[in-house]
Parts: sequence; structure tokens; C-alpha cells
Amino acid sequence: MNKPAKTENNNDKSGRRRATSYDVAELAGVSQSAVSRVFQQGASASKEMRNRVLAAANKLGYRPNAIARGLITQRSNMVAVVISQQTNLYYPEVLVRLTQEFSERGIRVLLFALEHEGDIEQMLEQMLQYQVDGVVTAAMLSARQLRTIENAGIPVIFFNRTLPEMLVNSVRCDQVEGERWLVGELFDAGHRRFAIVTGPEDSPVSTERTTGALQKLGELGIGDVLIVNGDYSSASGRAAFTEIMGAMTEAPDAVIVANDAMAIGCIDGAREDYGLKVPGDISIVGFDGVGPARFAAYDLTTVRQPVGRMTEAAVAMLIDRIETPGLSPEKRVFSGERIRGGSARLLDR
Amino acid sequence: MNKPAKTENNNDKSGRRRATSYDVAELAGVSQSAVSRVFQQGASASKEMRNRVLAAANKLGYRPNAIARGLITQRSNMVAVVISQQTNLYYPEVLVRLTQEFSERGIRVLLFALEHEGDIEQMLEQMLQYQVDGVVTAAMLSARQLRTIENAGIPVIFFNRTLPEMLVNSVRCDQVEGERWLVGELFDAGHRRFAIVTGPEDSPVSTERTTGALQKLGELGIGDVLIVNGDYSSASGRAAFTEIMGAMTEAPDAVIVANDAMAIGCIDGAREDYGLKVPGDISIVGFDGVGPARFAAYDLTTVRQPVGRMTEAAVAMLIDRIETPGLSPEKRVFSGERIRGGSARLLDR
DNA sequence: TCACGATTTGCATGCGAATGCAATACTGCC
DNA sequence: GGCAGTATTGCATTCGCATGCAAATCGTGA
Repeated sequence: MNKPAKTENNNDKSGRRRATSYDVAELAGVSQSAVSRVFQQGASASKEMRNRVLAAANKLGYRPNAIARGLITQRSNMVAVVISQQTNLYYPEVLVRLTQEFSERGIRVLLFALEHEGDIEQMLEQMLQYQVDGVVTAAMLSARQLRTIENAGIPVIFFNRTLPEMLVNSVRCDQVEGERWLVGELFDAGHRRFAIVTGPEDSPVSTERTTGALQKLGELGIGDVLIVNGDYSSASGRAAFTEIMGAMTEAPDAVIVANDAMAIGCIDGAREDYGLKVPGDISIVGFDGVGPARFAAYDLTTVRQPVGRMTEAAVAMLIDRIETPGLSPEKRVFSGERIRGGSARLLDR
Repeated sequence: MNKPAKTENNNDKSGRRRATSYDVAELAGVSQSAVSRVFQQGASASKEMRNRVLAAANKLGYRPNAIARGLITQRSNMVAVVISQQTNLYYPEVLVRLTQEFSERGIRVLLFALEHEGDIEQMLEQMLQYQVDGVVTAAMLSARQLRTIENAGIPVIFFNRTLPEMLVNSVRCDQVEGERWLVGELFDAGHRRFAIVTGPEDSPVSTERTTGALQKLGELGIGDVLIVNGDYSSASGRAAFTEIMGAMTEAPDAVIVANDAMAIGCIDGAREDYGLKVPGDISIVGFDGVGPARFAAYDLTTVRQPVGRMTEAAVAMLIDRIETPGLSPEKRVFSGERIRGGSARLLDR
């Protein structure tokens, strides 16, 4: 039998109850299914019907309830985007772009910002409870965690991460290639005494960058390289520079830094704490190509991640896999943009 | 009658169907309501019951469906956070903190990133369809738009914005007070020829800052001030500086810039394009207190927004209003932290 | 041992929209 | 005008969980 309209409490202003498709149907004198059909794309409805329903809906301030729709269609049209704390200057941009691109495709973003790695489990639970259709993660997941998500039939795209020995979808910038280029340029310009500043130990991106640099240095016959740790912040870069100067008998002529923020810190340290000229006395290179890298006072020699293409790729890959479950895993690797900048003494090209 | 278990398709691995409370109930040999009760806080369930249900749930990998729960409880436990494009260096931090703080209180964040102001209407529609419990907006809304949201019974908190002549909840930093302090310090140190660089015209924050500066300048008897426009980017700051130098017969001795990013651009312009010393030849002050303001090459004289306290306040206010509908509007205004820095010649204190 | 209050559990229903199926209205064609 | 074929519309059910109410169970005291 037909559901009777709710008694009382139907007044728009004060009453908080939102109009439902039944309310609209009643006012328009049609069935609820008709209302539902008007608010979809592929459904059949006569012009007359459409007009009456829209008029009624308008009068009541009706809008379809996406929650209820998600329940019946088994699609929430929401994706989870996971970011982790440890990357200040770079990832915010990624986040905004991802959101905008998903939004253009009719998909909403549920944001998860991890503070501690331990929060992952809890976040994962929430993510699954909210029935997200897919996940883009710029934070590390364990193999077990990944499997948990995929067992629920939810595709996952790793952003600048991978999970060794597992078939995963990923979009990333070629960190190794970028570092190798930087090292090569520095070597060609005559640098021989290298130091490296890494990011946090649990950052795969930092590990890749360091590995790439060491690899190339090894090939060039340079085995003796000082490595000090930072945490991606510019303050830690400056501290790392002090550490370097304390540890090396002869100052380095080139410092390879795992990201731009720390590279800026190193430059500050070199200039302020040791009175060195950059790049006259020492060359310092970063990685990321963030905004501040272009400030005239730093003008970093660095590799810029092609953020736009990367986010675009991530969104496209995820949507493909939402719409076509079972697509085989894919990895897309983008080369960074090589920025010769002015914080390193390089050969003219 | 009891809902019969779904035929076939109950195999965990391949089949995509997620376990429901009915599945758990069946396996545990109890009713669905029992399962529901075990997965809530205040519900009564014997220890025996609890154990059986949890065991079954565990075996099936069951988790409550937040979408379905939201439908029945009329609470999505999601809030919308709206940001707009025009604020690069500062707002990402806000976003992350808001998300973390909501998350700690068991609330998920649905992110909306506006590119063009025109996108607001569409975003608004989405927001309402998703039944968010509340909204924090760092973008401007019109009175009509605000009313639309509030008519749906959804509380809204403005972050660093207000709507004149409307009763709204807001959390903001006192832009006027901050600018007045900056101007006062500059004046006391002897500066007399001022120029101002504003942000985008549609940015209320920029308007407030400019107003505050002009107000104080007026009180000090300085009426002749050059005003040029920027767009918050450091590149526009540098361009603005060039414009200033072209327009004034005698170079200014102080430039008041609407945000840090542009202030950095101005400093670059002063040094690189005009060979001026900062603060020797000219003082330049910003606003925001973002990370790069602390870089040694700039060491900005600025006012730092107390982001942590502001986000905390916004979250608390919103949650209060979700839990207690009808609370009267409140405005919380925080003073910025005054950073004397080194980009302006000030009197010693 | 029995009765009565306190818990625990199950039943049935509802949240709001989508959709397969059947009924109806409309279209064109002979 | 009659009929096959198509486009609309309504009916009834479903998605997964929460919850009021009644039934069942337990505990306790007299």
C-alpha cells in the first residue's frame, strides 16, 4: 500500500525534516518512482511529467538523498584520498588537484590525513565502513592492509609509492632517474665530494631518491659519501648541513638533498652559519620543484614532479578500475622536469 | 518473515558482495538486531552474545555499513570542508589540521576544492545531497547560499570570512589588528612613504588587511598611499613591486603586502630587479606567518595566524552546533602572533 | 518455590531512493 | 477503426542497519 504522507511537521521553515521523493510525488500527484526517474539521466519520463515533478521539487526544496541512493545502487560515488603528515610543501597541491579532478567526474573525496602511521588501521576501518568506491593513497600501506581493501572489491591507486612484490596500481615520478640526472650533472661539472641529506626513514620516496643518487655515484666511482638524516622540514635541512660540516674533514662541494624544503634549509645553513656562497663555494640540489624552489634567493637546481599529469593519471586509472572491476594492475611512471636552476654550479648547456 | 540468506555468491574471495549484519546474524545463530546492538556503544548485549557475534563478524570480515547507518540515524557523521583555490601556501595546513581534528572526534571530512567561484552552486548541491552534518568554509558564500544550507538544518562555520549583516558562526584571525600593528611599527621606526600590495579583489581577507592598514595610516596622517593589486602568488608580488617603482616618483620606504607569498615576491623584486637592500633601503612586511616566511633569506616581518587554535575552535564550534541545534551564532576572533622578523627596519624593543 | 523486576533478545518496521515487472497510454500504420 | 509496437507510469520490493515494543530469560527476595 502507499506510504501515507507524514502527519504534521511538513512546514519548510521551522521543521527540519528534509523533503523526500515521496513528498514531491504527493505534491505533484505522481508516484515516487516517477520522481526518482526524473532525477536520473537515462530514465524515461514525459515532458509533462518532468515539469510537474521539477516544479514540485523546486517548491519543496527537494534534492535526492545521495546516502539513500548509495545504499540501493551500491555505489557511494565517494573515493578516499589518504595523505600523510610528513610532506608539507608538496602534497597539498596534489590534494587540491585530485579533489578538483574527481569532482569534475562527479565523484566526491573523503579525506584522510594521517598523523601517525599507527592511525592507518583505524582509518582503513572508517574507509571501508563508508563504502568508498576507490582509494588513492599517498601514504604507505602494508600488504595486509592493501589486501583488506581489495578483498572488499575496492581498487587502490598508490601515489608515489609502491608495494614491492605485489601487483598494485601506481602513479609515480621517477625518483631514481631524477636523482641520477642531478648527480650526473654535478659530476660533469667537476664535483667530487658529495654529501646526502635524506628524508624520514619511513618515507619510500626518500629511500628511492637516496638509492638513485648512491647508485649513480657508485657508477661514477664515488663510494665515499656522507649521509645524514632529515625529516623533510627546512629546519631539519639546516641542522643536517651543520652535521655535515662537523663530520667531514674537508667540506663537501655538493649536497644532494631529498627534497626542496630541506635543500632550502641547507642553503640557509651554508650561507648564514658558514658564510659559504651557493653555488660559488658549494652546490646544493633538491627535489620536488615546489613553489619556494623558484624564489629568487634560492632558485633551486631540482627536479620537478609533474603534479598535474600525475593527479590526472591517478584519477583516470582509479575511475577506470571502478567502472571496470578486474582490470589488471598498471604502473605509470613519469619523468620529472629537469630544472637547472642556480643553486648548483653546472656546465653550460 | 525472516529474510532468507542470499542464495549462492557467499564466497568471500571472489564474490564481491560484502557481508551484512544478516550474514553475521545467521552465522552466529542470532538475530540481526543483536548484531546491530553489538556494534554500538550504548546497547545492551550479554558477554556471550557479544563474543559469538564478534567471532562471526570476524570470520566474515564484516563491518557496519556507514551509509545504511546514516540513512536510518539521519546522521552521516560527515562534514563538508570547502576551500578555494586562491590561497596556496597557507590553507593546506588548515585543511590537514581540520581533517585530523574532526577525525579524532569520529567525523569524516568531505572535501570540496573550488576552482572558480561559479562552482559554488554545484558544490552546494552536492554537499546537501550527501547529507553532511555540518560545513566549514574557507570560501565565500552569498547570503542566499548560506540560507540554503541553514534551511536544511546544517550548521555552517566561516573560516576567516564573514557575511556582513548576517548572523553567522565564524572563526577568524584579526586581520585589521594585525595590519594596524605592522603599520604602527613601521611608522614608529620612521617610515613615511607607503605602498600597499593587495590580494585578489574578491578575497575578503585581503580587503580586511588593506582596510586595516589604510585605517591606521589615515590616523597617522598619511593619506597618500599607492595601492597595487596582486593575486596572492609570489610572482604577482614581484610584478607588483615593479609596478610600484614605476608609479612613484620617489621610491617607497615601506611596502605593506597582503600575504607572505607576495611579500617574498616583493623582496625578490627589490633585490634582484632594483638592487635594493631589505630592510636597509626598504622595508617589506607580509601577513600569514607561513613556513617560507622563516627562510633565512627572507625572515619576514609579519603576523602569524594561529592556525592550530583556529582550526580547533572551528571544529569545536561546529560539533557543538551539530549536537545542539539552534545554538546562537558565535564569532571567535584570534589575534595573530606578531613577528618582528628582519624584513623591515623597526625600532628595537 | 513462586513472583516480580531487570536484562537480554527477537520481531517488525522504517530510513529514501532505484528498478524489474506489469499495466496503461500513446504512436503509427494498414 | 483496429492493432502491433513503443514510451510512460505505477506497484512492490530491495539496499543494510537501528530501534520501539513485546517476548523470553535471568536474578533475587520473600
